[in-house]
Amino acid sequence: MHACTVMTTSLRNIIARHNPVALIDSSLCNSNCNASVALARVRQIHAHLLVQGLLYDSLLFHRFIASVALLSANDNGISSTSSHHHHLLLLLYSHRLLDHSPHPPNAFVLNSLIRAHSKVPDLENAFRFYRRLLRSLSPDRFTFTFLVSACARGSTSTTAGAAVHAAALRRGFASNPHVHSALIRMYVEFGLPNAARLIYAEVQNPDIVSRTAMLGALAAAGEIDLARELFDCMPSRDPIAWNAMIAGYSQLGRSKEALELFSSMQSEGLRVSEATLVSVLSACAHMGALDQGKWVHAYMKRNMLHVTVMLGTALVEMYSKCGDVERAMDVFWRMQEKNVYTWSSAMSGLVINGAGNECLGLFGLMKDHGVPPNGVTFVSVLRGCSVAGLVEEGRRHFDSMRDQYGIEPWHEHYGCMVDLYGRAGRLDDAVDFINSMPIEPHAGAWGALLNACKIHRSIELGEYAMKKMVEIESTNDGAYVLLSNIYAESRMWGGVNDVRESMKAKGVKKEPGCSVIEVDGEIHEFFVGDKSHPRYREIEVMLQVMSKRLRLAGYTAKTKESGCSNAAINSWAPQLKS
DNA sequence: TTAGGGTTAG
Repeated sequence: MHACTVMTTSLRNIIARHNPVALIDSSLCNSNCNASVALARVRQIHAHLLVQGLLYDSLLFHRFIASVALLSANDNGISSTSSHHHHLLLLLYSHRLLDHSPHPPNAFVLNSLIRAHSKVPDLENAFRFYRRLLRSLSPDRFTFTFLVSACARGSTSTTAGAAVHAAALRRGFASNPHVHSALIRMYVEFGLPNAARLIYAEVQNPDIVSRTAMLGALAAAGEIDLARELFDCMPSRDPIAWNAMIAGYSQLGRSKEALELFSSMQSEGLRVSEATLVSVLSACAHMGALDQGKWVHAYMKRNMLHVTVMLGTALVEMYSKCGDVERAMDVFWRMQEKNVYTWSSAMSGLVINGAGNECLGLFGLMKDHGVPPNGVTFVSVLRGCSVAGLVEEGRRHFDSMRDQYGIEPWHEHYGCMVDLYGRAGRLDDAVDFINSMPIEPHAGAWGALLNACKIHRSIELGEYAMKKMVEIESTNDGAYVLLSNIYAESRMWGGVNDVRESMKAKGVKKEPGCSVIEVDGEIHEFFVGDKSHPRYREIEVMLQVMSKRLRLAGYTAKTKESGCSNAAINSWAPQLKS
């Protein structure tokens, strides 16, 4: 090890004597090392530059500062707490270099520092360097690109972003293509897609990047059909534009169109990137398209694509949502690197497939691996306890959220606790829990109680929960259906009628249920009462056969909301083919 | 010497 170090060091010295810039580049910028190794190299190079007297060269010094700052913006393995710590140390190092620099900073250095802080994001420091720049220099197109992206990533209020936008306008940089697209992105991030539209309209002939950013804005606003028009009119489309469109469909639940677009993308022979596959897998997960999902997985293997954390997580998600929890866990265990998303997806996959104890077991392992859980993880933990009927353990986990992990429980967690008590038949505890909540109970908490009342046939409490729920969310069709079912199960037909009347009076409509399956890559949708499928007659006959077989096997249908899962329907799908 | 758009979990 020693000999090796000595050799590389002397080699570097030789290079450095001739070209110190090459040393900085090759050791820092072009290397793929983690933050802690990078920090050690920074110290080495700093010492070297100092000893050689090279820091008197202002260009070189500035380049060194910029490299150190930008090194911290590389997100190589930033997943762990310790690497995050080293990234911060790199940033601090760049601050100190600037503070002790004998040369007045130029725009390049300050821009680089703003950029580095835009990635953390650390708005306070980004603006500190911006103000420093304003003192003696003029901000340029780079400054605004970085500052806008800092605001997009790190702003909780829109004020700072709007101020930067105003400054960019005043200085004539708002129509620079880079600043322009960053501004669109920023307003989308602020939840102001209409502001993004105004900015988009201000430029005569936007380039592909601004068009793609606008595509994202329209999808964010739910205007997916307008987005499609924009997409179709684009003079050229690169893989990122395709991804934006596919992701838009996927996020809005228009999975069928997402998959259709994916196949058009393929027929145009375009390169398929990780982002595309993640969106496609997410669309498959959403609609339970196991065959398509398997095809994507096979595609990845065929093309020897590396299963990154994101792709692996998307695969786990897809398999478990399609009901194939064995394959989901197989992918999970094979993954080299797992983050909190991966663990949470696997846990939720187990719990939605009824494996509460396994979900809790995985939670234990996750903690053993030193991955800190977050709020989403705890939703699965609490649901796991609910499924497994572990009331006290659930309570302990709930309390540990705040006490051990500093996570303030969300409405969802309170809802899970009500569900936990309610399912276990402890309706009084559920009510006490709601009454002792430090935040105003949301409709979901009362909904969980209502559901528990349905399971345990508690009519009076159910009526009360319903009343509370309607007070908060008067148009929640699910609540009416649940209460109606409570009455129906107790053969209180008058109550059923009352519910129907009050739904009519309040204008509440039951959304038609929809089921989607995929056979041989073709997507079939069925709405309640919908007879438009070309093979409707055959399907109806098959359903009768299936119900008969199920009854013979001892299955009795419960109530309407306990429908067949997509996975169960998919297992019958082959019979539809013939 | 520094840039912008798409991508995961309840």
